Amino acid sequence: MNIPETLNKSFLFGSFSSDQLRQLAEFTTVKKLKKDERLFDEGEKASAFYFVASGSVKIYRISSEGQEHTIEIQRDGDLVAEAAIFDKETYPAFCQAMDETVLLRIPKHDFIQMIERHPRIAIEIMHGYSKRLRWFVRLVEDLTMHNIKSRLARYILNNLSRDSERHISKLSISKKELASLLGTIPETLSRTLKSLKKDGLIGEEGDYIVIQNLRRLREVAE
Amino acid sequence: MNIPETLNKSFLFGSFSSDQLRQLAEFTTVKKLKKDERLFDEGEKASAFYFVASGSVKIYRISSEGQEHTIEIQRDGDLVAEAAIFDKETYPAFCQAMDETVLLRIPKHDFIQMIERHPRIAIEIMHGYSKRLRWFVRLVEDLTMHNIKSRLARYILNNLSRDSERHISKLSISKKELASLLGTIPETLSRTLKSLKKDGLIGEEGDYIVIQNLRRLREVAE
DNA sequence: AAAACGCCTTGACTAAAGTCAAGACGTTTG
DNA sequence: CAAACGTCTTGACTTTAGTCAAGGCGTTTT
Repeated sequence: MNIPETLNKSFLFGSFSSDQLRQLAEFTTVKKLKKDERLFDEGEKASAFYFVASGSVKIYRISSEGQEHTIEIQRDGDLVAEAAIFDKETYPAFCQAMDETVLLRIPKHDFIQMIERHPRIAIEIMHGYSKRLRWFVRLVEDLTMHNIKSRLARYILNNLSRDSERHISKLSISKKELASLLGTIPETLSRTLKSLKKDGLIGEEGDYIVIQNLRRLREVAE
Repeated sequence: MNIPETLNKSFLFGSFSSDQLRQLAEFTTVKKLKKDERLFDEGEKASAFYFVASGSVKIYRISSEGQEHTIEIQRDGDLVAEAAIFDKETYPAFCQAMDETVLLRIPKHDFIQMIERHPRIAIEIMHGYSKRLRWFVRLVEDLTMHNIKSRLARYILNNLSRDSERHISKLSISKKELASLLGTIPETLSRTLKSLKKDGLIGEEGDYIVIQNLRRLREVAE
């Protein structure tokens, strides 16, 4: 793998000069994970953050009853644990590969030194942080203000792509995972999907959700 | 008000030299709000962020049914909308004073220029962002993994202070606000408090929650 | 002081989501 | 290939939280 070139694909390093990329690549290492292998555990000392080059990882916590709750899923092009860079503390959640996944590991110490030399980088990072914070504000709103049907509708709408003449939404994760991501359980998700199908808003074709009534689906999503 | 001195009290500018503070103060202005006056609206162009010098503000959104949902409450020493600094976008929520409130307004454009000259500031800010992100991760966990009794117990425990020999928790906000902050409604909060009192975990004395059984309260909080 | 108001509480009821149990279906494993 | 397993679905039931309505109480307004 060409590390500078791969790094260049992230929003964070997209504007870097080739010189800066070379600098960055000097302390960046490649980390490969098999499916279900863990990248880090909650409570572990955070010494680095990661860039997902290929594959996907899930960030999750475990409740006192032992139940796993997915907080987010990061795919290729995303950063993982960049919030941990500037804290002396520990990772706040678990991170596990969902497929064969390749990551670039960027040690936080080296990265901080680099920022001090190149302040512009900091602005980019903070831009990324802002976006992430906004996303969380939306998520909290979603969890407190909307029911599961509406959350599911939003999820589908956010995943929308076009297939010839139809709007479709690929379920790239298992329904069990999706349930956890929506803050519910598989049974409830199953019933909610059924209800949307019954009302003619969507259809299911294998791994795809086919939108049958976009306007009404948008109404449900609010 | 002495602007440099006030700014110096924030975690963000606490480590600034008097020269840096003077620079910062040059483009910082004072903004006073009466109770219930709004600082900014959702969707408004974000041109500045704020430091709460005294008083408190709430950050909230409004659902499609017109219901207000508090996301967080910021008090003196806290920053408001610092996530909006690095986005070209707009404020993601409403902000309204809960008391007579004095804020320092820091225009984002000037501030970004300052960062470019003093990269160390950026590290401090990112540290603040990390903390905020962590807080959101906790919040999302709270909303998806715990019921209201447990959320309330956590809130009380996070607010704990000592009064001679007793653990107490001051309710510095109205119960209506607290309900919104916990993601519920006043009726449910009222019943949940009643249930904790009935079980002998807490007592209420005016504006204070008196902890009567800390161990069991911690169990409820999980 | 009476009326109006907002906040909080309570009760009866409803709606939403979770639990438990069972079974269908497809994939992996011995 | 059959057993074992995991995922998904469905049904019956329970729990949790929200809705609606009413009333208490203290504060502000007239």
